[in-house]
Amino acid sequence: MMDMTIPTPRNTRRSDALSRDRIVEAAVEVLDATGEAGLTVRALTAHLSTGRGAIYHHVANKEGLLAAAADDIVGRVTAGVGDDEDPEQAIRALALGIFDAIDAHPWVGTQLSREPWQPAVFRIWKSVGSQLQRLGVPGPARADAGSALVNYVLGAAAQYAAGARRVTSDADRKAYLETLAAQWAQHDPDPVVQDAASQLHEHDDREQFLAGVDIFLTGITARR
Amino acid sequence: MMDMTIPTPRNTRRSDALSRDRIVEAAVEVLDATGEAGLTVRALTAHLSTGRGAIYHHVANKEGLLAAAADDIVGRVTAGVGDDEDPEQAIRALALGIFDAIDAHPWVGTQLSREPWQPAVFRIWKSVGSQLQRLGVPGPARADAGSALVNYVLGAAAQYAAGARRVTSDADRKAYLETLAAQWAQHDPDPVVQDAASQLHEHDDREQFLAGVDIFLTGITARR
DNA sequence: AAGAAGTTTGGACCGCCGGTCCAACTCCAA
DNA sequence: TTGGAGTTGGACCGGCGGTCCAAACTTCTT
Repeated sequence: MMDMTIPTPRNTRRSDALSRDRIVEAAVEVLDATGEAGLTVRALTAHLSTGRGAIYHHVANKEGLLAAAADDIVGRVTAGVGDDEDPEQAIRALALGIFDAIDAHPWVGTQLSREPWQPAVFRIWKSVGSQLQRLGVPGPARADAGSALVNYVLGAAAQYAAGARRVTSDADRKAYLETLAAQWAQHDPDPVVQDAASQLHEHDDREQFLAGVDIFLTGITARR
Repeated sequence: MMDMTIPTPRNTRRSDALSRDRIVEAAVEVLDATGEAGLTVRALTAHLSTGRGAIYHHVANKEGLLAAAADDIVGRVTAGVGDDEDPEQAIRALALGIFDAIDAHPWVGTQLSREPWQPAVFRIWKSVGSQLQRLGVPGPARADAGSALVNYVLGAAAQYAAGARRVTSDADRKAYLETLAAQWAQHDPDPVVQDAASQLHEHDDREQFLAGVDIFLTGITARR
């Protein structure tokens, strides 16, 4: 059968040239505004007032776009961690930087745990590795220590990101934690659960995250 | 407009009754055979020789199905961890059990880091919490220690699962690690990266995972 | 100056997805 | 025997990621 469709005529050329960087920038905007599920290639074309072919001309696929967007955010964090302070403090600063970045952009947390060898994760590995070296952890042990720390940070990132996605405001958060505690307490009479439920309301994600980093640092220095 | 479609007549009643359990079981089979992307409601209907309505009659949605499937696998692991041994050993056994389960079912690793308060993750929290209690970690510190350990395990789980998804055989794995090391070494002259690349070929995921667990255990007991 | 060669753009199109809906069917109690 | 309650299959819907191609624009050649 013949193709009877008549393409609509083109208007004028767009004044602002499209580029990979501009597309990634727009993707970050869409992700921040509408969340991970909100980033569709269609939404992106609308945001950039263009067509789908134009985007796929600059970008391989959506996966690459997400990786580039996450790398953009993480790159800003790792760039801010210098070598001018105590390496233990530098590791705390790096971890907190990632935590805060994920608090501001929850989709990054999900993305980081999706693919181990994407550029953003590589950045984190590298930054952790060099701080551990400065800390004096020798070669073979450094791989184990780095893997432990990176995996902890990525795991916490994903969990907190999922939480942040679910609850927006602080008031919502408090109510949500209470509902959760009540559910646990009712569902399971085990004293460990009862105890955890009763402590849930005075729980601070950021503090707990940092406590985890300190446990790790204690473990590293104790074994050195 | 009127509906002109003529439904095909029904045959006989299915001999094996459908139930939520049977559907979850089938979902695990499909996931193991074709991976996470392979689990579509359509594939499931084919595997069960039924229609889509029948499935949605027993299951709320695909998310619930994945959570139930993961809970099925994790439940078998946590059930195998008793209280009859040294609590430190019990924690190592639990962590290794999860590692091996994810090695056998990579989709579980991805699923666990998707949603913090799904039943499977709750099981892990509970199991870790009770072992920490036996270890003598007091209440408030227990929350921090448990969170550190659980987040580490989940983070590592997601990362290793992504790796296991990409590479099937051991030979593939070796070749893949070499390619990766070469890419790193070429891409980044930083000595930390060069060093890591040169060590990559003699790297064992399972050993490294266990080393991480030990770092956290050292940190926890040192602070007690 | 003009046209050829190459690049960027927009949108129609494809196959597939998760989820809804409802008529047909089975089963069981009255 | 019959009629309601519970179950089943598949048509249908809107939306997704990705491909493809001709029109429009830019750059280079002569």
